[in-house]
Amino acid sequence: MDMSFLRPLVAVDLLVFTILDDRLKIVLVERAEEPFKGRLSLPGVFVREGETLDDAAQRGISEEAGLRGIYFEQLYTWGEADRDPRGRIISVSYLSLVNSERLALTAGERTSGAGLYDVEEILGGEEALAFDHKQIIEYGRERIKNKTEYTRIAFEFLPELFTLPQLQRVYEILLGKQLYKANFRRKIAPMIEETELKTSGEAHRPSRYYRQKAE
Amino acid sequence: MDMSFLRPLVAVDLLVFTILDDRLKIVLVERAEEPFKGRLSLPGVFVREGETLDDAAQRGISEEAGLRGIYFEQLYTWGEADRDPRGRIISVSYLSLVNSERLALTAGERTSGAGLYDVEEILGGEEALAFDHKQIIEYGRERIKNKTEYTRIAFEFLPELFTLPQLQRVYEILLGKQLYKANFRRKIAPMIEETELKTSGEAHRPSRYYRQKAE
DNA sequence: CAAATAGTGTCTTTGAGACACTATCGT
DNA sequence: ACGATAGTGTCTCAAAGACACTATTTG
Repeated sequence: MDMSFLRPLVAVDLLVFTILDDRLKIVLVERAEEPFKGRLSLPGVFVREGETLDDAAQRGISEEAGLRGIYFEQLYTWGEADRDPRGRIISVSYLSLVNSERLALTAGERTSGAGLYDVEEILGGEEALAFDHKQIIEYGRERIKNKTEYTRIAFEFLPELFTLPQLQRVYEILLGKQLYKANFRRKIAPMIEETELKTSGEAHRPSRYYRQKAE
Repeated sequence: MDMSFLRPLVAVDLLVFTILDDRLKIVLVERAEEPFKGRLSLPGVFVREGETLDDAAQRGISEEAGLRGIYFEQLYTWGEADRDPRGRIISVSYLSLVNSERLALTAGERTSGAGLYDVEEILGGEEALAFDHKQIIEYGRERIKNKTEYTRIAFEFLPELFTLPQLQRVYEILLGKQLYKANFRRKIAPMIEETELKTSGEAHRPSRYYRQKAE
């Protein structure tokens, strides 16, 4: 086969988003090696022989966050020739959304100094990220905003049982705007299912727990 | 670098859609070589050294359809291990939408027996396509339907000047359902701009030509 | 009962859907 | 005048937006 054809390494870069302290956060790692040593970057793995892209993404999420059974979807494939100084590397990015409670559980055994970073600060800030990762995060942030409007991805950020004030906060963070309580509840009513449980112990009216209803 | 990492060939597969005779069509080629010799497949090219994915897609569209300056966007990246019997090949698919008048111009100088095929027939029919290309076409068809609802991609299928009955037919084909004339016109009103031109010579009331208005 | 948050009722505005009507061409 | 397609007016109904109100807990 003609040797002028590209035979690149294929990386899977992971955008693991979560919500913590009422802010959208993303998992980033500090690069331990050149290129871009010391800079923040998306966690990623190289695709192995015999491994599908989805497999590699799954493996990456397990390695970095110690998690299984999490929402993820392919985002976009980045193939600029100069995006990695080591040579041609194609990056297939994956979007993953997790409940921060589950993520926190495994934060102790984190390998490469993975940490949660505030997405708006990263995007608005001056600090340069490794490779084209800032652009990729921007793209992922946009996708989340869009999909929040016409899918149920917001639920991925919450545990199985949640209150409506919690759910509304998630929507507000993802959409970047305030919502009216009554309108919000009308809109999500078909997606949720009441439970008998309520919060307690707080100095105000308790709120009911719900779970997601089958579509 | 560890040799267990994948170094695949990277193909760019093109979904060139157009509308002809009030039907959604796609450009397919008959494979001249094994594997899948004789079967229909998406036109595609291998990505070359020093070429970006978008470059390769652009080159593929030029080669197959002889066209420049056409709408295209990356669709999805397919990386199943067994999708190509020759070995690991990653396929980055691109969606492209063209006005059939422009496509017809270059159909004479077509190289590899490229032809237009009815999308619904291909998807509904029994005939097997090469590789996983039927699945890819299905995915592209879905994307078009979705984007028709919240973007202006429908305009890509028409020349610069068009009548509203033409535009409505395009929408109906893409969405797969009939639309009410008055409602349709209200909805697209902000996207279009009147011209002074009208159709003529037909045995009924002439219709006005419009052009797309800047967003 | 006061502070705080949860939860509901309802008026208004906007847009989608359905349908009937009028307008203008060629023959 | 008629057939054919272009184009408009308007009623209805559902959803989005805005806002005011009631409810239930702890201290």
